[in-house]
Amino acid sequence: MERHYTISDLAELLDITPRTLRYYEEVGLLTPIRQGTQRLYRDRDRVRLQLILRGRRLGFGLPEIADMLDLYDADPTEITQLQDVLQRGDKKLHDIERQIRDLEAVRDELTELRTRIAKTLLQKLRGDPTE
Amino acid sequence: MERHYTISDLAELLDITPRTLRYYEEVGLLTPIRQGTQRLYRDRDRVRLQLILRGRRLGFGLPEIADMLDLYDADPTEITQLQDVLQRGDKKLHDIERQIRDLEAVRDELTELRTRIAKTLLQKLRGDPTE
DNA sequence: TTTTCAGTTGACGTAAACGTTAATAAGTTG
DNA sequence: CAACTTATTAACGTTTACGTCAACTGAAAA
Repeated sequence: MERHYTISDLAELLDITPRTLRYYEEVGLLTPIRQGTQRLYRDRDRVRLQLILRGRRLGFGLPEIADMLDLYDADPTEITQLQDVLQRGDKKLHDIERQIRDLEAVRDELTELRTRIAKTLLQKLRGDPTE
Repeated sequence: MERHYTISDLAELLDITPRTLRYYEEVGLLTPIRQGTQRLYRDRDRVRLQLILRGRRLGFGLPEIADMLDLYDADPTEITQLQDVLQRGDKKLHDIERQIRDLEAVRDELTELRTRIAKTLLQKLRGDPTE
């Protein structure tokens, strides 16, 4: 059975403000149904929203996030459209793989730094002669 | 021997504008030396700048990038300072590991999507009966 | 029925990260 | 030396992603 959320329900659940939800609708990222004048969010809206928020955490802009969501939504009939989605998906995939490598580099550098500092700290704590 | 760059040299080299370099100086991310009134960027400025740009590509804000660069620059004498750097570094490391996992999730989803679309495409091209 | 409460639509405000323009100075080239 | 060229500071403009506030609308509770 379908769960429904009011705007503040969903906002509270995912720790954002109602304003954010209205804005995402304004830019076409979400399309909740209306019950009279009020918005009603279904489960698929929540899932979509969670994808948006993950994208935001990763530093993507909203248009870029919209692009990626479009990749999923598109259920194209035309072969050329399929090929297009395939191409755009591959490009994004490429970007993301690069981003992962960059992040792994940062992680490794931080890890190395950590080891160095921990070593220095141990020497200090032991009362090393070189100090 | 030390390489020097004028502001437009460095901007061109890393495909940004001089304005960006002046701005990064304004917020304390870079500190080029002065030759009279003009800025001169040394190799360490370039390296630092490349770290900044990588951070930007990864979606970090400039203050956050400044924090991370501080971790490297800090060469603390006090034990408490060392412990502080260690703590902050660990926190960042944690964030980054989460970000890597998020990105890997996105990558996997895109990869799966790719396979599905490629399959559909092949069926269409073969002139599948279900169409 | 009268608050009251959550929700609605504008509309303007804001912070970050620069872009753009103006006015000026300092080398460098013909 | 005049004319460029490249640099400088200062200041205002711009976009993104909302925050904030005002005025209004239903629905529900007292």
